[in-house]
Parts: sequence; structure tokens; C-alpha cells
Amino acid sequence: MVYSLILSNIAKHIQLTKKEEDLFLSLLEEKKIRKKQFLLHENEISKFTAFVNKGCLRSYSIDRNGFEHILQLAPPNWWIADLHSLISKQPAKLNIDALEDSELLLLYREDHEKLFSDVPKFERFFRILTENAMAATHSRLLDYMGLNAQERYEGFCNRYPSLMRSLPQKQIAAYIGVTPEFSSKMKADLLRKQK
Amino acid sequence: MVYSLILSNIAKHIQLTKKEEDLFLSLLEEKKIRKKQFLLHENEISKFTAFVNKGCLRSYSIDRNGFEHILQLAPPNWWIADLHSLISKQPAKLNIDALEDSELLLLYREDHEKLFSDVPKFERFFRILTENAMAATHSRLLDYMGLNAQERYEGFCNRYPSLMRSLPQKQIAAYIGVTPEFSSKMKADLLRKQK
DNA sequence: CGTCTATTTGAATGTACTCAAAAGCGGTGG
DNA sequence: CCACCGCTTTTGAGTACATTCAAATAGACG
Repeated sequence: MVYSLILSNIAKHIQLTKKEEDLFLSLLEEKKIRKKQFLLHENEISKFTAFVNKGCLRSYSIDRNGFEHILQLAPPNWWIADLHSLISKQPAKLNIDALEDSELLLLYREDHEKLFSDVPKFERFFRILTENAMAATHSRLLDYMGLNAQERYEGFCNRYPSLMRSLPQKQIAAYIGVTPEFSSKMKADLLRKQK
Repeated sequence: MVYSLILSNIAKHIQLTKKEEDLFLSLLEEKKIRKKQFLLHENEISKFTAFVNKGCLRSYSIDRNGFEHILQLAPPNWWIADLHSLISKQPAKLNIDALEDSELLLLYREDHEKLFSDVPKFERFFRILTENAMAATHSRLLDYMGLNAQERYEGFCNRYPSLMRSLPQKQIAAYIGVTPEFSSKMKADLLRKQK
């Protein structure tokens, strides 16, 4: 069933009554999106948060030289949005698109707010969700500050072996913050080292 | 009064009854800390969140080469903690110390949890607080990925003019992610440009 | 005042980028 | 099913941004 993943995701932090669960599910919109299609374009105002049931999305920004930098990768069981645009109602600085054909559940901001009022437990759920995401982002920022490219590359291999297999090198390069060319050189070095 | 700043900080997002306010304030511990003293050492388990009333704190990690990287600067009216250690109860990877003589209000984790149960409005407050911090950290991560050192330096000058005045160059360098030497060269270049 | 730390400056170095060209690979249409 | 096109990946040579190391100067604090 399309809702089983999201319900188990939520059940990790809060317990819902049947009624609350029904209310919550009634607010979700199912959406299928094909590889390379956009969920959010830069300068649009973000209207929802997406939960990934299947596939993989990414959020990224484009710098003044035209290079893409991936802020977040969202494989199944993850939430993704342009948080800044969502909470400030300002135009997004990020793009969100699909790296594979994907299946999503959308929660619109206005319904989200309503949910917070009607079922305060969801304040708790999203507080915990955001705290965890924050800790992960802190750790990534520290990696950027203290590690060189090779170490970030190896860190990615170890932390996300399944993304390592499913994503093109180019996307991994855009996530760890190097050019595709240099990423390819690091890969070659790693292989040489392992032999 | 020592509580006026924190109460106005909270009133921006939630409204408390007199009783709730009293409960909250009763959980806070006042603490004064002198310049260079530590609030948290690496490998300790973080037991509280600190609100800065006066002065300035920083959280930072030390990389394998002994270089300090500042994750957060906390001037008055900001909250600071090692979030990862706090929520996972794992040993901290961060240090937190004072850049100036400072006055703090501490909220211990167990009291914090109790507060969440007794006054669910605080779930809302800290959700919003964390969301805002998250958006700020995202923007900082994107700066690291897409800007060069000069642009990060100028960005810091524009965003935090008061910290620019009060902090030693060395700390600013550790925040924007360059060596103190290079930071000094950028400063000289900026001055030359402005003439 | 003297000591310790922060800042400045310069020369040499290195990590990661740029540019270019070739090879590989996947999807699409004939 | 094969051939072609476009995109990704690889490789190499040259370059640039930021670091390292060293030494001199300035500033802060007891």
C-alpha cells in the first residue's frame, strides 16, 4: 500500500490514533514523476514537502558559473523540500528534480499548518525530523571544512554504498563538491590503491 | 532582568500563559562564563542547550591537522549546543567555548523533555527554531560549495557587520574556512579595492 | 615592561580546476 | 536489431586559488 512506508516513518517517533492517521493520510497527494522532471524550479515559491516512496530526488543550486551543487539527495523514506522557500514564502533558490522515475507523497504547506493545529503530535514529529536533518547537515558542513576531496569521496562511498551503486558519478561529484573530472581521477586512484 | 531577552525570543513564535512562563523560567539555570572557558569539551556528552544573554560563544571541531573549524557563532539572543550529542546521547565531536565573558541560561535535556510533555507549545517553538537554523545552515553549506574564499569573506562582512567588528580575524577565518594568513591577504585586497 | 598571541607579508608548494580530446555507454529511431 | 547521437566518463597537460612555512611586526594582557 502506498502509505505503509510513510506510516512506519512516522511511527518511529509518535503514535497516532486511527482517526489522526486517517486525517493525516487524507491530506497527502500522490504524485508520480519521471526521471529529469522537476518538482520545484528556482524562483518558484515552494508549496509542499515531498516524501519519497520510490525512486530518488535531489535538491540543488546553480552557481554563477553554471555548476550544480547538490544540497540534498532523497532516496526512498526521505523527505525533501526547499525549506527556506517553504517557511519564508520567498522564491526558491533551489531546484528539485528526479534522478529516477519516482513516486511521491506531497504534503501542502497549508495542510501542514492545519495538521500542526489539529494534531500537535505532528509538531513533535517534525521537530525531531528537523533536528536529525540538522545534525546530518552539521556533519556534512564539517566534512567540507575539514576534509579534502579524497576523504569526502571515501566518506560518501562508506556512508551511502547503495547510492554509490545507483547514481551516476557526475551526481556524486556534485554532492561532494568536486568536478566530474576530478571525481573520476579519485575513483581511478582508489582502484589502484585497492589492488 | 535576566529573563527578558529569552522571553521576547520565545514570544516571537508562541504565546505563553503566566503559569507556563513561570514553569519554563524555573527550569533555566543561570551561568556566567569567562572568555576562553569551555561549556562543552569534545567526547563529553552534551547535557544542555545554552541561550546567550550576553557575550559570544562558538562551537567548533578540530580536524586531524589540529585546525579549528567553527560550526556556529552564538552572539546574544542565540541558542547553542552540540545537537548531535544532545539528541543521540553520544560523545560530542564539538567543543563549545566563550569568545568573550558571557552570560547564559542553560536548559538541561531532561527538563527540556519534561517541558515538551507539559507544554506542547514548546514543541512548536523548537520546531520553528530548528527549521530556521536549518535554512541558515543550508545557505552556509551552499556558500561553501559555490563561492570562493573572497566571496565568503565579503558575504560574512555584509551579513555580520557587528561580529566583524567584535571578533578577531582568526575566528572569522575559522568560520569562513580559510587560514588566518589568507584571510589577512583578502582583507588587504579589500582595503586596496575600496580606495 | 615583557611575554604571548594575533596579524601581516612573501616565496614556494600543492590540491583541485580548466580546457581539450578521446573513449564509453545508453537511449532512440529507422 | 543495429546505427547513430548525445551525454558521461576518462585521461593528460597546463593553471590558479589557497595553503604552507618562515620571519617580521603589531597588539593584548598580566
